[in-house]
Amino acid sequence: MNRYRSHNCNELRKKDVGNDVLLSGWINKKRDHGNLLFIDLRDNYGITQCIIDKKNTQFNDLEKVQLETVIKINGEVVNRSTETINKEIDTGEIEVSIKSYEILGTCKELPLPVFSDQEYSEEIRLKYRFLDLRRKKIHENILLRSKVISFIRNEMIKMGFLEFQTPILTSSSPEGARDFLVPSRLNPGKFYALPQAPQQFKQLIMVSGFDKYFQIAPCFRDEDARADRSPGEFYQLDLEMSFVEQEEIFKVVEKLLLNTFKKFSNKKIITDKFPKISYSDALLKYGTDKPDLRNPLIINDITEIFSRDDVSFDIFKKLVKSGSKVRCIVTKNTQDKPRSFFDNIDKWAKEQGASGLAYFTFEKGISAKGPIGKFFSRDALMEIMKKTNAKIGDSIFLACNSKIELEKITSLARDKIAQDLDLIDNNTFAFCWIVDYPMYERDVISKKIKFSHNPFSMPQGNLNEINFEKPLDILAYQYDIVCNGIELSSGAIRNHIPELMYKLFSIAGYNKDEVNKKFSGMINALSYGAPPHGGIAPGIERIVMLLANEKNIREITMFPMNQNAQDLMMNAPSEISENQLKELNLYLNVKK
RNA sequence: GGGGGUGUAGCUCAGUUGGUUAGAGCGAUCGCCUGUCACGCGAUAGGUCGAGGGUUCGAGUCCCUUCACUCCCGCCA
Repeated sequence: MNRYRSHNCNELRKKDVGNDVLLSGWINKKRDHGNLLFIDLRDNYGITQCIIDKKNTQFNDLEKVQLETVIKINGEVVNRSTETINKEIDTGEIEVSIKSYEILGTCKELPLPVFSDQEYSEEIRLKYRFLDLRRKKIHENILLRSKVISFIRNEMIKMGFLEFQTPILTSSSPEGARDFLVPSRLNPGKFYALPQAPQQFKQLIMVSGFDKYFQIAPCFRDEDARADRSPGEFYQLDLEMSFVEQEEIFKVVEKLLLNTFKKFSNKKIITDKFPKISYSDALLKYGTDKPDLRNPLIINDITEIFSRDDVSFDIFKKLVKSGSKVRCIVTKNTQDKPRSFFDNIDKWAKEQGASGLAYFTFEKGISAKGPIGKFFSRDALMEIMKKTNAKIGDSIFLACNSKIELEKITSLARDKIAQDLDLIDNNTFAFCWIVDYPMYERDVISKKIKFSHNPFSMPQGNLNEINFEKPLDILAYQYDIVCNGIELSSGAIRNHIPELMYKLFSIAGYNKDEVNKKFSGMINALSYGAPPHGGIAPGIERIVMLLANEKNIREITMFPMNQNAQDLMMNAPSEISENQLKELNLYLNVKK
């Protein structure tokens, strides 16, 4: 028999009444009645109420033991009378009458209470993370994360994927995020980098003939934190497949995500087949490439209306003449909303740095009510209604600006208006694919052509017919998966043809030598018989956050760093000894 | 690198237009209480009001500087 426990703290039931048991755990809560003491004993599995009274010689000692002390209890399982049954806990029908106890681990005065629903400052939570992690909510989040990861691993194996590990110490990559660097003792002056993602390795695994790979892969990027982005490290479900087209990857990911979300959440999933939206459509209809499809509002372009003679809204007309566009959002059945509803949105838009949102409401007999209504003829209004699917009683919000500025403000306005009208169902998941990303874009500042996303992506179309003279028109087999407005991952069919890769890189301003040097491992491997292949890498934390309904990534991470990338519990990063520096051939030149 | 928010007891917070000795709940300590499950009741201890400087007869409160935490922008192929 185990020396510490015969049962865990969530195991005992009515059938155990009369038995002698051993329980070990933390003192979650004491209720001291002077001559009678209740102790809630807690472990990973649950809580069992234990009870002791004055007749027991150990009563006076146990009465004084601190919360969160780890104790072992020897006692008898006894029935609770009907009035004292606690339905909140699984063991609520019984309690353990303490015969003796023993302290296994003492506890100092607590810097933060464990038994409490209060919020605490991040600083204290992170410094005493081991205490914080005992608390119910976050303890359950971490358990959920563990279950989600093993479920995903299982599903992947069931689908015939092989799990491989790839190096943690690798080479610095020239593109993308800042690398974390590790000095090499054996190679003075040289550095390893921690992988930002196993991108090149997973492609090499395909070239090595393994066909289907996955890994719950740690990724390291030295970039600033956000609420949904840890500084430093995060995990991806990294996967790659050979001899596939985009659709087959979609199938695998849809199946995996549906199974995972159905298993771990009761929320409704809007469509089992994820809709596909082209990148350009997404920017037009939602103003962003990560639309929240729970939100029914759609953005329309009605620029043409403002070149009509029977529209006299001169501010917009003038702007349209000089190249601006007009986009709008129609809200259903809002004719009875008070003036303040519209004005608040206009005011809000101004606070966002836009020049405001013009608005009016379509009324019976086709007229427009609102400050700018008088500038539109009946015909013009009918045309707008046709273009936007608006009906009598609907309202319309309009903005006029450059394409980029319009996307920004209409995307924000879409969220804001939906919130104000309470149009978003928080009890659903809405997935979609964003497809047909452009291969290149023009850098806003330098005006140079650059890769818009992954330079290793395969361009679309017949490879002999691609017009390299018009690089901005080239689309890539590149895709994102989005859920409730959160980007879960991006992926692509990879370019496995070295000559094509040189060509694509040359458009972005890299010559052959540079490509050879920067991506030597990859480009070399692709020249020895590479299979067509592609993949994707959903973010594990993003998935768990959606399932746990948490906005902050630290709520689903065991030992996160703070915003300044410090681990307050382990004191990382820390200074190192002179000897260590010397061995690594490093000297410090820290600016104060 | 830039912008916003927060910082008062071990923890969570209140603190009025600048005005006496800075308060509450939880926790701690001590006492009372045999059916609680946020047990109850009474008492006690506990404060560099993040730090430094300034204005003022007088600063938790106003001003400046600075530090910490956090949210956002930049950044994250």
